[in-house]
Amino acid sequence: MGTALAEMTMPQISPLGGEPIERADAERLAGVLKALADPARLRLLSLIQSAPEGEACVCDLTAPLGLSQPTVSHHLRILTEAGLLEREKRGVWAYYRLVPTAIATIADLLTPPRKRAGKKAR
Amino acid sequence: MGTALAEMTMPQISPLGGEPIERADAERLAGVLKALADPARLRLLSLIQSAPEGEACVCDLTAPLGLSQPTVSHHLRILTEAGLLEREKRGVWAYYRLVPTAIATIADLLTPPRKRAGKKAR
DNA sequence: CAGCAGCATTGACTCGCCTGCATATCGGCG
DNA sequence: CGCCGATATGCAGGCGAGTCAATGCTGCTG
Repeated sequence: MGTALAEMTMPQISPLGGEPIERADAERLAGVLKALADPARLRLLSLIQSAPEGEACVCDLTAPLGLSQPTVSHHLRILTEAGLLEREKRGVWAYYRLVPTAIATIADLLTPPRKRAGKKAR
Repeated sequence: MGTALAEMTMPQISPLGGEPIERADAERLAGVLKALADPARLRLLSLIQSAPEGEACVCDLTAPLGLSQPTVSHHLRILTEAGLLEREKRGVWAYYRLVPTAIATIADLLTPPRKRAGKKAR
């Protein structure tokens, strides 16, 4: 039940900030990034995000991607387990939508030097 | 040529912003993210960034990672070709350092809904 | 000049991932 | 109640990726 993203935002790790990153933290962050690092999945996120209600079902996504339905379901599963998508089944259809701040969280994890509290000063 | 990052920041693609992402853009962005989506490479970036002068040579990185020297060189090559690291050879040593705004650029590519009209009021 | 230290490259092995086909499951409809 | 449509899951093939041992290359150094 992972939503791997949630598991790593809790302890508030600082990936590329100050101290060298820990092995376990690196693996968690890499896991989430690995979910993003795929053309099909990036397009899925983009398609869902730009859909009418911000949501889309599998049948709407297979055609634009040019991939088979099982393959699309597979990618959606990867994204969901990574904590980037949430699934809601209404009737026969399964609607997917972006987890609100998920991607922004990843972006923040990559850019820690944005703050300037207590600078080292030369 | 390389520095895949530069090739995609030039045309100013909009990854997860408005219109559905194009296939070519998705593949470019996925390529850069794939370079990041590895525990060893994340740790390399972290180690280099937190090194004394913000730079480090291969011999300083093999031990903390617990990987062989060829493997470390391999990862450094991946990161360099992705545009995340820059290499400078001084004498026998090869010093690597982060490309200043590279990672921040990736983060920006992931967060389009953020206002970018004026200053960043953060 | 010969030897050595630091890195990069090659080859080989293994493992994981993307994809499609076939099949199972679930919900609605006639 | 049985059929059909929408998804999910299992299985298998193929390709790319991570790792290491061995080797080549370059620039100090004695």
